[in-house]
Amino acid sequence: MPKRASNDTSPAPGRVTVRSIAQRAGVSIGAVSSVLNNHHEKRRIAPDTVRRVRAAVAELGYLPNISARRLRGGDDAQNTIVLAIITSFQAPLPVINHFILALREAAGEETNNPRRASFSLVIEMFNAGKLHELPGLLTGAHFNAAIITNTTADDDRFLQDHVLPYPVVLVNRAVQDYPSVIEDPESGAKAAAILMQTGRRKLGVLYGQPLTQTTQRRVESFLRAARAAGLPPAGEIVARGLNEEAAREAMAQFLARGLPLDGLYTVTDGLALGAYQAIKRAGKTIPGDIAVVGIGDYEISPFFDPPLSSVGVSHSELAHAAARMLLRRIGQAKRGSVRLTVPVVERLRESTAPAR
Amino acid sequence: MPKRASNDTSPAPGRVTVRSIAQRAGVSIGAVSSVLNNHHEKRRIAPDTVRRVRAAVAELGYLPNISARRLRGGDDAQNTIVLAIITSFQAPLPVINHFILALREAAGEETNNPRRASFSLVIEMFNAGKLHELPGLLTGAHFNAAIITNTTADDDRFLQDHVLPYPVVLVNRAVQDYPSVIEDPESGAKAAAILMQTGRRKLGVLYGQPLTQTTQRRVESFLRAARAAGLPPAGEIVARGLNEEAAREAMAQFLARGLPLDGLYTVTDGLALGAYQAIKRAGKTIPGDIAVVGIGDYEISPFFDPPLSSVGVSHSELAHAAARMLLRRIGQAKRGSVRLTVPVVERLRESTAPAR
DNA sequence: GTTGAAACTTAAAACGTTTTAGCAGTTACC
DNA sequence: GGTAACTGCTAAAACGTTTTAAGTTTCAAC
Repeated sequence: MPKRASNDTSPAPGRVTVRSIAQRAGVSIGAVSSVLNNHHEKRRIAPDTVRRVRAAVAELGYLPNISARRLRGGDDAQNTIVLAIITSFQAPLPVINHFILALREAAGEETNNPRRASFSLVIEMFNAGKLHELPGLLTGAHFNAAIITNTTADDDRFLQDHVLPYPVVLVNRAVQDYPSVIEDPESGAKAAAILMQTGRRKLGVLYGQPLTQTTQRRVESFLRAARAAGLPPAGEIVARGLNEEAAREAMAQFLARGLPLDGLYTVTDGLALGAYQAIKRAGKTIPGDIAVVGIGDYEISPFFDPPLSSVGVSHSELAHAAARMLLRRIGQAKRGSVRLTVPVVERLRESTAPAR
Repeated sequence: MPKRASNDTSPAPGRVTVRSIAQRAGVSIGAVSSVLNNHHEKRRIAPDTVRRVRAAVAELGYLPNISARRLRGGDDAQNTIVLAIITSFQAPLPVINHFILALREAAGEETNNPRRASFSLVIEMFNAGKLHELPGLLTGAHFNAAIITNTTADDDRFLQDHVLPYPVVLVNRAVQDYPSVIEDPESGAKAAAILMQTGRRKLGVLYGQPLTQTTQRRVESFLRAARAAGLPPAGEIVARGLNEEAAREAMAQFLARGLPLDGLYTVTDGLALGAYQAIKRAGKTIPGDIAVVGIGDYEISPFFDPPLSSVGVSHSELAHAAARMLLRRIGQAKRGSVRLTVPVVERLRESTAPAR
């Protein structure tokens, strides 16, 4: 008869661990581990013991502690550095794909240092304005470095007041003392220039609520450029939301009021698409009656009808820049604020062909 | 004069740990930790010691081991269960957003059990066909549960031959003994029905290379349904890739050959968009000359010109179903194969209005 | 009845942290 | 000139695993 297990210590109040199972099955921790990892044959555990352990596992609903497993280090323990992408639930999600790919690819490039060749990538999400509630944010207990994006003004203020104990790169938000990657703030002005080059003089800008730091900059630089060129004040068309449907509605209302407009700038491509529908339904043509410029955040904008011209940074490029910046800062203590401005690129397509 | 630190054990060959720093700074591990966590004031560490430790940290390029930190358990140690989304680098990425949101939301629903109210979410990626190279896949050392998607036939074979020591849900791939969520396999047949209802009889299907298990099922059930209805054999239009541009090219060539076509089914909305452009440029109208049905995987398909009809499952619904299935299996040992078929929904819009 | 091997199981070490308790000196106080 | 408080640090425990080395029975063979 085997000796009874004796290395039981605490009463194990909370989580089910390998120790709870051992107690329940009347066996030692080591034996439990053997069974869990299917080493019981190699280790010659009696079939009946295996059965008892398996039963206990099932009854207790055991979940292994991943941190413990990784700490202990198995065959593939190397890859223990953790990168996070932190974004808000409320943000338009599509962007984060670019970050995921960008981080994976940037890490591939840095293979000169084999230690950081591989890593795990976690996605953390917070409710807009509640970044400070994110577990591990201040302690650094959850990741070694992070890209933070889609923060609100409240979140930025929080960041300003605290210093995070790991490298961080912000995207499209500038906060003092944090490195960041943002798009060229004159993006909107360049859109205005394109419209003016095609002879448009009655300009308008379409944006949705709420405005982010970035979209606001686009609007402002657009309005400023129109004013500087001596045009009549550009119209502001404000949609109730950020999606196509809201844009269509706002645009339809604007057109119904008969206000003059021959050049439209939309601060996202989605808004442009909604506007397209309203314009066509109002019996007007693009670019005949109204030229349209978007920002190029939809990859399919060349397939709009007509293909959409745009001035903006590619999400992919922004993400790659952020990823490279982050990886470069890992493990080297020289912190401090670097601000990288990604230049916009102009893609001229039919939607801004010269009027008639 | 303080006593010299003495708890140095191994020569610390590989990674830089808190011990390496302690040795370098001539101080104990505990002191290093205090400095790292900015507790040095509370713990009354001498300013000079703090400086020495900081210097060592910088010189050695220290990165804390996240697993160790989490194991040790700080203020927010609860959340230690790890969920993974596993997908291939080669797959069209946009889908995974839905999984991210779905997992977060599904976890919110299960708040009756507070233990699993929160978790960390990791994204793992593999090269198509090389799923088996993913670290931690077989050992369970990296996550407690996973959603696996975008596998190839090779990957499926690998899964078939191994049993993973944690709950898994496959998406849009059926593999024996694995729970999975797939779209209604008669999706294509329903598309054919819609086209036939509007009086179209010269059908065609547009798809790209390579075919996935899912797109292949769509094509096959479409062709089968057309045949069953006694129509002339439906045309197969094969694009060289999966994007809009490839679709446009393939469609343009097809039309140039003057083959008969009055009803088109595309196995993704992206392909439909490419086809739209080719059709219009060929001087034909939608739906006047050719009706088009997509699958509804682009959220903006109602804003195509004309708005695109579709039959398909929403990515969001698929993702939610998978997430719920996964969470339900966590911690309860009743494994085994469950196959959930998500029904398709028909969204009829202008692109399938009756011919003239 | 010893003796060995075989069968089964356990104790202990290790992974890298953080925190708690506490040990020596030094200084201040009466 | 003894005690109390302060200063500056260290040792050790704990988190949950897996694995290694080392037991202790049992069982067959002599």
